[in-house]
Amino acid sequence: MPAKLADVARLAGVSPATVSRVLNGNYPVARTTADRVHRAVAELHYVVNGNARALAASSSDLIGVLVHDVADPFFGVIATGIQDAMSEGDVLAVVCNTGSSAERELRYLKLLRKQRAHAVVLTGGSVNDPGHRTALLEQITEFTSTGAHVVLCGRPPLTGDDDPVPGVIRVDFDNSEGARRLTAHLVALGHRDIGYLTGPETRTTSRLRLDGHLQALSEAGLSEERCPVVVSGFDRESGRAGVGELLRRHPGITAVVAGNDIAALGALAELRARGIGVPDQISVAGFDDLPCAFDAVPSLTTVRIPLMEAGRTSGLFALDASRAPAGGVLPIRTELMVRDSTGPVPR
Amino acid sequence: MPAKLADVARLAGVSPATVSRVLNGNYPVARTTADRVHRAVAELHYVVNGNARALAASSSDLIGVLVHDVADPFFGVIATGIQDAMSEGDVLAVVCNTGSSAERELRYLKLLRKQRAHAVVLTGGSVNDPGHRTALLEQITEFTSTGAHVVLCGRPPLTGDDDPVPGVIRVDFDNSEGARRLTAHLVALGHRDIGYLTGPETRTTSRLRLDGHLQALSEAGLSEERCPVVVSGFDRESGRAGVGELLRRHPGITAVVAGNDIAALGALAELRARGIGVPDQISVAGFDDLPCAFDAVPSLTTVRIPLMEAGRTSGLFALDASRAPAGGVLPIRTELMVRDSTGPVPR
DNA sequence: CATCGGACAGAAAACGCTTTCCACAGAGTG
DNA sequence: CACTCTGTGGAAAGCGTTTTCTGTCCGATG
Repeated sequence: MPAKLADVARLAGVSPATVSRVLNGNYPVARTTADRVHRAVAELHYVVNGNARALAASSSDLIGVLVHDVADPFFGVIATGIQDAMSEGDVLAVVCNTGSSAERELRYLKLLRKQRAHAVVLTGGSVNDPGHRTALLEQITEFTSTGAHVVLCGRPPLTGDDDPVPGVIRVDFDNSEGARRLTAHLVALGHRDIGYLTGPETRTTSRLRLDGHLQALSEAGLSEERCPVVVSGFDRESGRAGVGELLRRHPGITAVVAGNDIAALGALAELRARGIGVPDQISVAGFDDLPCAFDAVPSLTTVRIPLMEAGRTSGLFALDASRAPAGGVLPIRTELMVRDSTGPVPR
Repeated sequence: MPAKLADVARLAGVSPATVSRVLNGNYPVARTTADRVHRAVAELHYVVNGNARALAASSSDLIGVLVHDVADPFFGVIATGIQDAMSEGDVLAVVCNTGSSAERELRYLKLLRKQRAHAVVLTGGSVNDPGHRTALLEQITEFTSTGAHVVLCGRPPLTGDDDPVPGVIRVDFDNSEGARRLTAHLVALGHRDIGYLTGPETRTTSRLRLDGHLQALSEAGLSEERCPVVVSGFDRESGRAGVGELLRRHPGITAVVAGNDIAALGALAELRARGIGVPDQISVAGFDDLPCAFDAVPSLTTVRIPLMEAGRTSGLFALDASRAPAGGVLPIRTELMVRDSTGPVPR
């Protein structure tokens, strides 16, 4: 039903080839001819059929973006950055919600392969399961083998060892270093009894942040006894429950570090409910610096990851892999944001 | 480079037609033949070329979703609902960020038309500009004329009068009724001096909510003098500034209603900064019932819109328009959520 | 035994575009 | 003046599927 190239050609009195050339501007066409074509296009409301185009030119302008949860601002901000980069060209970014399910991740990857996506951006931590890892690597290899590029934004390397996979670009958040500095900040404030609420064990991000924390502890010569670690989650409820567990196991803690801001918010809520003053009695810190960290009461000390910017560069790499740095890895610096939820140890 | 249908056919020793039929299952194929084909598919890691398929079958499995801002949980939750519905079939939902820009909205619509999207879901309020309205209507007509369906999720009707546009389905949030009930709740608590922070004038949602508020005021016989309205915005900063403006213009107010939760959060922050107790001195209310409303301190009284569910049904309608109710409009009920940020008028 | 559906498989024509290969002017060039 | 470029435009061969339209082989039927 919609007008096709041939219709435009007929109306403009030229051949289909000429119309195509005018529209793509990759071949010299006389000014007057081009004008006639443009008029015909306007008159017929013609819009090129993307599928036919992709088929003929064997190139598509679809870019897939895989996120754990669109409703989570962490991913929302990254996605915004990516889409921002897309607005350069006539490119469609497909945001896919995996819900942290390995199975859905693979399904979407296949779907994107089916659409011959130009590139794929995988965001956030990976599901930490050996079986999934190989299946994922296989899908990704399938992608890169057709010339499509894969960008990992805030994702660990695909292979256990750090060797680069060809065609795969990484935009790397320095989770452990950020976590290390955060805990070091608490140590500097005099805290010696620091509880840690780590994220879900299935996510690699949790591990990296915990590692940074532990490193800071060992650098300060703090015993693990006085600094309990509780496996919690990245959601609010886990943070809430986790801080309760922490207090039960080690009532003397003076600081709580959560694996991310959302969990930290849960912890804040629980402490408030128990009438424990923050930061007078217990300091609290998070990670990510989501907008809500600033809005929290008291405002949350956290580690800022420039997510929007990371998303934007990831998008640019997806658009044009040649922009990627040599080595294929762009490190993203984190920044410690000291706010009101942390203070000197009470005495 | 990737395997194509013909490769599979050759390996399986059948014709391309047979492979297609096995894969689509819409034509009888002998069991043994089908098995051979499946084996060949697996061996070659074959994945159908979505573009070629869409071209030949003249049907695509792409569904466009237009949102104002992915990073805003309001839209994030709706998008999650939509994607949830998509997971039924092998369908890709393309989430596009308009940033509330009329121009980008049209650009995305055109891009989706180019991809011959199966359907489009427009979410959230509309940019309230007559010029844009006609341009939008034109794009949408172009869509529906090719058989694609358009779903409006939480969007006002396209035409000023309420008559249905063929091929357009609406999932309608009852903004004004929700706003009316919210203000009525404050009135019932004894408030007579109620300030209102309305959203951006360019968004239709702002207007609808304000209308509900004004209706409640008039039902209660409250004068507009004692109930000032300040044009603010849907973001935190606007809420913060707006409440300042409100207090300057009418220091006696005992309640503030914001156009949405985010603005209400900003208002809460400003009141806290000024040392004004909520709800002891001033009650505050929002709209939408985003997750953050529950987390606020004090927890925010607001109007709940079942966004996830609305997203899901919108998605189902996009997938299969025949599921839509007669008349093409599905009203979504809102619910008043009374929490800790509103209380009886101080005396 | 001739015939006739039914179940299955192949050949080939779309689908709407891009792009290589040619053709054909007219402008320079020797 | 014959000849080669240059700048334009057309013809036609794909791109990888789907889907009609034809068969062909069989068991069943009269």
